[in-house]
Amino acid sequence: MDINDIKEQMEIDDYIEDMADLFKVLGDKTRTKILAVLEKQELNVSSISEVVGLQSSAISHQLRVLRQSKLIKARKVGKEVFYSLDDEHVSLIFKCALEHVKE
Amino acid sequence: MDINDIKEQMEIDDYIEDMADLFKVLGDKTRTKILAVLEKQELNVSSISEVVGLQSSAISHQLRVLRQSKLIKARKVGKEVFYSLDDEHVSLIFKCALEHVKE
DNA sequence: AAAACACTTGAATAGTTGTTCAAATGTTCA
DNA sequence: TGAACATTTGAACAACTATTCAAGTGTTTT
Repeated sequence: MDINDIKEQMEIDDYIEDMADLFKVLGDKTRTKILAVLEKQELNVSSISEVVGLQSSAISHQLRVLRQSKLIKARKVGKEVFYSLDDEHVSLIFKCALEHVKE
Repeated sequence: MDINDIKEQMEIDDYIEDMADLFKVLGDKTRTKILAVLEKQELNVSSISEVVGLQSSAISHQLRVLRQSKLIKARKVGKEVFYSLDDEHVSLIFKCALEHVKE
């Protein structure tokens, strides 16, 4: 095993709980759907609510979770709040996960 | 947006639920720990139990979940069962997740 | 055959979580 | 100001989940 692999492995140990927390956030159908549509475009709560098929209250609750995990960011315009991805890693993680589930 | 990006995006849509299921499996501290130690080496249930700090019954329950998700594989040797990673994507996903939580 | 060991399984339970409903906040427009 | 709209928030509830305990299976050893 290479010395850099070992260092990386140790880093993983330090962050295991944080990673589990991140995966917990991603491990919900509603939240995954939200991230998937936000990957395409910035959207306000009503639109997300419509696309996902849940009332805006439920969406708002989940957007809060995603925001707390720093996965999305908000931009307020008048009455509306537009959400978009706040992290390029989401796309990468999705890509890796996709490879696994496709098998 | 490039045509290949669009195709990939559509693929993600098809697999959103499967991906959420995968993340749900990864989104547990015990299971993440198990995967992290198995990334280093193949181990039997007792050893995993010792490293993770839970009784082997609990470990066995979680190993079953991981096996069902095709993330680990089992190899029986006498009384013991040795587990190891069954998917190279786990390492990749961990790497991406690590980048996010490190920020 | 029986004891010892490694692991698995099922039931029970305590804790967590996602959604809905109802009410509240804040913004725009008549 | 008041009505209409978008979003957020808190409480309540149903559904799910991780762990433990106890019992069971299967293998080795004496």
